[in-house]
Amino acid sequence: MLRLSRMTDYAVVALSALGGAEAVRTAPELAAETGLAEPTVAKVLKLLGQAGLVDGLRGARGGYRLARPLSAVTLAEVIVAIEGPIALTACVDGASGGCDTEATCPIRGRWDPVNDAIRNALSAVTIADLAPTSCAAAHRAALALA
Amino acid sequence: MLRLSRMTDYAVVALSALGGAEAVRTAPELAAETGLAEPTVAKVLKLLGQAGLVDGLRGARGGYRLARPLSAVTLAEVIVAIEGPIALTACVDGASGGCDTEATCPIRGRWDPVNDAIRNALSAVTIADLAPTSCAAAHRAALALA
DNA sequence: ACAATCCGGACAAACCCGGTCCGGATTGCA
DNA sequence: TGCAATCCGGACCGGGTTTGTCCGGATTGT
Ligand code: SF4
Ligand code: SF4
Repeated sequence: MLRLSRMTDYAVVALSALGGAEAVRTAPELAAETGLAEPTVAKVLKLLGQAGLVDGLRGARGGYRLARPLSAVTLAEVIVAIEGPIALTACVDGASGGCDTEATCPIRGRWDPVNDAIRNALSAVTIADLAPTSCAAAHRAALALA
Repeated sequence: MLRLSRMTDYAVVALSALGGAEAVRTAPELAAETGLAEPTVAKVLKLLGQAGLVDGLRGARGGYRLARPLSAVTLAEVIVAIEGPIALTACVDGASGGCDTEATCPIRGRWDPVNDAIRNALSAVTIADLAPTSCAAAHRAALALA
């Protein structure tokens, strides 16, 4: 179905929730706010931290904080952070060994332009484009808690 | 990794092999030509036939034949034929029920523009663009671009 | 009648993903 | 200094999807 991983989806909603306020938020806080399970959102934030998209502050009163504004982080970055490099097939970017018919395959290497097109399309959209406006999110959160 | 199914990949190489000659080819023939296992390529051709991308001719001296020239079948069509509808997440096109957090999700429905962008990118490339250019295909492409 | 070929579905194995959990390191606070 | 809060890194397992194979039946040319 050309579906992206569910974790990637969660990462986007977590980021958008984090982008609502500039404050430091803890993982359980974000989990409650987004309605996702706590261990899951923790795992996602962990991955995001490794990729440098968010800063993890340890210790008491710690939490997570955006490393960059949402308008400066592209969807492609999030996908790479969670799922790994964007590669439609096993033979893009000159990779070899992932396909056992690559010796006789007539279209080996011809996926690269398509792959780059997808990459570009994904790099053109930022998380800010997907996230709702901050005040709307705050309002929704307030309603959910009420 | 945003990777498309391996079957889809096989479908493209099978189609490109079929496009080399206008003749009718049997499944074992194509299997030998592409280096893929015979039951696999048979399955792929079966799917392709259901989608109307190739014509299956039964009986002795039967085989498969292209329903359209390769320059008229888009990559998006092949993906849909093998993997099903292109949907990055569970909530595109107003679908509901596939995601258990869609009630509180702040970005529900906001994936649609991205999804459409991918769809368009995939619809812009034809199998003739990926298949090795037999001189006839190259000529046709040159005429189309002129 | 016979052989060749596609058609539809069933099937098990392999693989990947999703979700959970734990122990350790680090920091703020009393 | 002791304690509690919090992130960090990894292991773990169950379930679902994908992959690859197979078989019996339908269809058609010879
Ligand atoms: S070598 Fe051919 S079969 Fe293998 S991944 Fe590349 S295009 Fe697909
Ligand atoms: S409703 Fe939200 S969490 Fe569910 S698939 Fe859509 S964007 Fe992802």
